[in-house]
Amino acid sequence: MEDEVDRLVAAWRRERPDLDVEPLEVLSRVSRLARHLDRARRLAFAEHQLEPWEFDVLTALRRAGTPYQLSPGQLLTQTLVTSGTMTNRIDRLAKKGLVERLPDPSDRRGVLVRLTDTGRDRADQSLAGLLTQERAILGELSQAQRAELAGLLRQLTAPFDNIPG
Amino acid sequence: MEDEVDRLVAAWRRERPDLDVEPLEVLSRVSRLARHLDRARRLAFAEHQLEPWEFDVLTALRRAGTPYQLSPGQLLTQTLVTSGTMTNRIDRLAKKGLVERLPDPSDRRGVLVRLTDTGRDRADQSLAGLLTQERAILGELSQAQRAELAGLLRQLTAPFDNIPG
DNA sequence: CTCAAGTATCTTGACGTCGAGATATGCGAG
DNA sequence: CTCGCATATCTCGACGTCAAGATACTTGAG
Repeated sequence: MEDEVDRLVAAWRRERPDLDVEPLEVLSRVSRLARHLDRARRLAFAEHQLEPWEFDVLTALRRAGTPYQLSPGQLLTQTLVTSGTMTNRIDRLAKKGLVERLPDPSDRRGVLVRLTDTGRDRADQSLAGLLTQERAILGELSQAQRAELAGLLRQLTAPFDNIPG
Repeated sequence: MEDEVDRLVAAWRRERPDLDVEPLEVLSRVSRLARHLDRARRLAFAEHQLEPWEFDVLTALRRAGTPYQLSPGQLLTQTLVTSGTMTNRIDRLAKKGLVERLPDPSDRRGVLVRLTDTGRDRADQSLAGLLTQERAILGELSQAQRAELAGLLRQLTAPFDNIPG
């Protein structure tokens, strides 16, 4: 089956036959698919009265395990947002009673963000919903294909995640 | 090499051994990679005094071929933004002299957005820059792997692009 | 012809993000 | 000890996006 990127690449080959646009076959699909996923996630989370950004923060804390707390800095690297954004997110989540801010006992510059019981429940519920939806999207692929795809993507993400880029 | 998603998945398996989180191996990588790509693109375009959103609109028009014009509606489907956003983008690009708005001769509700000569040059220059950068990112993969990856991604994007989703 | 439903675009206000700078604390060389 | 640089977080203003609704035109059934 054809997709928008096939059409996009064909158009470039017609308009700029002098250029090799093959990189777009991979990277434009990544960007467009991410955009579609954002929309789908927004719908899935709406059932749990959560925004995608709230999910990202709550689940990062949930994954940390008991006592479900991380510094704002640790949350930054996991969610790929800037520090001003994270301050804002923590403020709003705290106002909703899903997280609380505690002073870091070992560094007086620092703060720890801790999941409340309510926040933990929300994280658990919405994760289950997300997985259900993602399985539907991946239904197109066999188990072997999913593993193949994950491996190829890892080769692209690893440099970003490891080198301080 | 390990990436952030490997760590994320390992954490979920520890915290929620009851859930099958395998879908995240693919889709979390897609979302995170897209985020890294956004940042990289922003840097690449800065050399041409262009924002990523400006590139998206200008190149959609450039790909259309002579006379480089499309309706706002056609631009929506290519760029995955809402109509209010596109109106705003066209306003700003017109103010910079990169596009111009013309009445649609065949439908008085409609408008055609046309690339100016300056806009066309900018689109061509920045596309070359983008491709150079994308080739560097894809350097991790062999030609065969890139083709494999593109094919797998197409299977995921095609349903979104074809069914009116 | 007429009118209702459909379509294309624009308007508006709320919202989340970014980037640069501010503040406060930690740490190592001398 | 102390000075200067590094680090952790927060503040603030500008900006881009979204969703919902408004406006203007088109189309087809009757």
